[in-house]
Amino acid sequence: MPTITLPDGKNIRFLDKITGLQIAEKISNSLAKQAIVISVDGVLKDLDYVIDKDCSIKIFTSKNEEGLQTIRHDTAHILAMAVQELFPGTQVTIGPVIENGFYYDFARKEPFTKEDLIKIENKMREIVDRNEITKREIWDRNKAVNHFKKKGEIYKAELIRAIPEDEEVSIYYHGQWHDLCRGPHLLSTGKIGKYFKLMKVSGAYWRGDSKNEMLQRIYGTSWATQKDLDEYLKRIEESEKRDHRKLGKEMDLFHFREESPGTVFWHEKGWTLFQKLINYMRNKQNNAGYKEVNTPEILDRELWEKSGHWEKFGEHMYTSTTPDEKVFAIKPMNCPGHIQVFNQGLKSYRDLPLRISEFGKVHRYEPSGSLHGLLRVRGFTQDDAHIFCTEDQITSECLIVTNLILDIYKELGFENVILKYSDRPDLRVGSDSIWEKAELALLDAVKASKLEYTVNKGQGAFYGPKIEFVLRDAIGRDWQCGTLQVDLNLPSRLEASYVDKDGIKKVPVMLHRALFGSLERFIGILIEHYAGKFPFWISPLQTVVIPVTEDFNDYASEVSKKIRHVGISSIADTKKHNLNYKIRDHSQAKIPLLLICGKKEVDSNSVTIRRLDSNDHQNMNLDVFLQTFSALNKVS
RNA sequence: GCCCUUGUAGCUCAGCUGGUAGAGCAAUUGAUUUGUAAUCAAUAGGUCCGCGGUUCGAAUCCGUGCGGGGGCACCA
Repeated sequence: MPTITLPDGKNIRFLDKITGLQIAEKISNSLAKQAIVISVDGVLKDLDYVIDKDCSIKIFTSKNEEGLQTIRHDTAHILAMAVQELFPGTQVTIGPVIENGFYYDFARKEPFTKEDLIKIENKMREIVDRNEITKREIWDRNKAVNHFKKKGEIYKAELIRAIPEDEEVSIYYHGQWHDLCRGPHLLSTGKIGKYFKLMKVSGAYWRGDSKNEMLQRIYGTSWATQKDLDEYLKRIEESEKRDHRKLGKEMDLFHFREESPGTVFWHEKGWTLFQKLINYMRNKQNNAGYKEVNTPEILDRELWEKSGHWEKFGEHMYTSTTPDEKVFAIKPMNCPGHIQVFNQGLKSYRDLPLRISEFGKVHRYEPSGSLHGLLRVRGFTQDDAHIFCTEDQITSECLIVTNLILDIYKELGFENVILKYSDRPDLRVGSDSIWEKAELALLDAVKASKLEYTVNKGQGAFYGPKIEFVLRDAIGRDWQCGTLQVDLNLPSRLEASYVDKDGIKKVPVMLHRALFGSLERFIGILIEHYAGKFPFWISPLQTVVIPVTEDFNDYASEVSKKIRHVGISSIADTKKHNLNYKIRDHSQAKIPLLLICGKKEVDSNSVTIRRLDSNDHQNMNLDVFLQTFSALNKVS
């Protein structure tokens, strides 16, 4: 006689054992129809799970995250079922739910083609129509292993063997087809609806290990309604439109070429953007007490051996052998160079904290498959700085850095920032006691920032723990940009020291920090965030002056020149095209302001402003225009 | 690096089962002089990614290298 507690606190007493579905039926018909899965004392169960003792329950529908995830999980099963019906001999492995959908990994010699995906999707709809009944059974572990082995399902057998001894081995049936699975599942295949779509096939290593064989992964998406599915597909389309590689080409910002994969050829407009960001940052950093320096791009191998990079990072480093057989490395980081700057002259505790910054171009040999437009390159410019300080200054310096980062992100249009804190990795230099100290000081700063943060165990740099700054863009995607790392190892390896109050030489703590991280990458993110429509002050070409007819070419050129003189970029478009053509042309080039000049403007010494994506025309006296807009120009 | 996929004019793309290439836009020239998202016409433009093979004949088929794309792994 179980007493069931509902989410609202009400108790219902049943005379006999009962299932989730029966409870839903008792509550309302519509709930029974919509019910997908039930939690019993916080554990998700199938709707036909038999409840025979007191407990509290909650019934989920597709409107809940739990319900939607169950739908996706079921869709993954139906995918596996469809694949095995169409392609006998294909082995199934795992098929989890992921953000917006699911995937399933298969072992099969022949690759799945695009046409196969269509066939599979049709088969899946057929299986939904067949409405196969779901059944759950608990099997003996050895029986299960042998069963799947006999069927030729080597991977499944291995998965079962890996299940901890104290856990049950549950098998789910959908009709005749069955699979090892923790569940829960919907009561039949008809319940998932048909709001799914197979998205793509790709390779994926068995158990995520690159030493293992590669399986074929089919990605899919699955939703509660057709509307949700359509909206999701629309969202993907929208983000493709923002792709910085596409916009970079269209807007003539940069290009890549075969001779040097993973490095950027910046065009005039892209480079203007680049320089604007550097100037903006330089100004901010000067105000925050940084000293900008510049250090060599190529340094003797010995230095990198001493710093530990050669051993820990060597496979990602470019090297160069000179005619006299000396080996130099092209810097993958700026830190050793900055320590050498610090090492010039005797430093006192009074010099600390010493903040050395550099817009340093570094090269890292990234795996070919990881390259991705501006977002992952082999040659890039860091807005790098190293702060030499005492242990007592760590937390306060970290806070200054955090505030600087947040200020800059905000001005560039990113309001949402979270922190990721990472502690010691397996592969590292330095003693445990030193790590202990560094981790605690950095964590203090994280907590003091009052920002939301996550902890990533074992993800720190080889020389110290770190914080990463993650910002959220206009369409909700997260990007890791800034980083702040405590380093208690490198300074001593490269013999940095300062004279303390007591006259004794001590090793300073070094903080590594980058705000954008990589300028290249940050520009990629900016392009996607703004969909190429940059705010006026960042835009690489801010104004185009358009004469209504050729008669006004001279006036347009003159206006354009005056605009350039107040530090706003401008060209006059005196080409032989009509007004409409030019407006369309420059609107597509995403120029923030178009200035139209005709008889009216000449007579009144004015311009008519047309803003991007707006049909409003605003006439303004030229001098007023120059004054108003140069004031908006934070950097030129 | 691994799996799949892809590479044709400056750009976007067409070119079926092998018979040495085509469109739109851009460019150039000419006409048009236009008030807020494409005026009209003519002209020019190609090592069909590189190398090798099959074939009488390869943009097309096969092999290989390089690059791009989607993932996986990597991201100190």
